[in-house]
Amino acid sequence: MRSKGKATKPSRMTWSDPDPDPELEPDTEPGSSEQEGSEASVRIGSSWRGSLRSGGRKRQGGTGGGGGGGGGGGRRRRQRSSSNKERSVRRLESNERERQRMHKLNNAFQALQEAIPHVKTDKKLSKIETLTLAKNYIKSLTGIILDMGACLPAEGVPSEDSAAKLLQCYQQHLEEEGEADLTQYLTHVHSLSQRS
DNA sequence: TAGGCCATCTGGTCCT
DNA sequence: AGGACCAGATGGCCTA
Repeated sequence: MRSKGKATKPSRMTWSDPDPDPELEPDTEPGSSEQEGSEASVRIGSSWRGSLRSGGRKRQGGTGGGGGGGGGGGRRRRQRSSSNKERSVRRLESNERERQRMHKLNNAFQALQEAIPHVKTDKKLSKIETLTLAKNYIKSLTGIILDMGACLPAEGVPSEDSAAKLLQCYQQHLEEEGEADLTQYLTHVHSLSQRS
């Protein structure tokens, strides 16, 4: 069980709340406490974090599991030729880029959530819920498309004519099958709304 | 208060 | 070489 430390960092931003001040805690100096070849011990907020080595990366030439903690043994640090100040500046720039990257990722999650029916309005979905819901929605739509396979144009670029035919097919599908294909998806949506 | 979720920092690795 | 990507760590907020 990890501890839930005290409040030291500024209150966090949300997706829609663009970072007003990228300044970081002035006395943190990322990397400045790190001696060449020594164990890293950096200060984050008010707490000290010893030995970042163990937590490091796992991917070693491929996706998934791979190395695990094993790689930590003889891992070499990248040669550092720049000064502490230069490293600190690069770290801050890197942090900013990472923040922007995560904001873009969050925007994509937001867009995905808005693309899924029935979840726009009330409650904000968590990321895992968004992904799961999207998966189920895609599956249900796939089911519908497969059922309508006979109606789909065999080949070629879809024309206005084929689009109209597709719509007609879909309406016919709804008449015959109802929304059975969406049942699983809707059930999932319902269960989520029940929880909140 | 525990637990879930999130934002952010960080350093290693991959890619261009 | 530098940026992108990734995952671990940590702390804050919120809710049951």
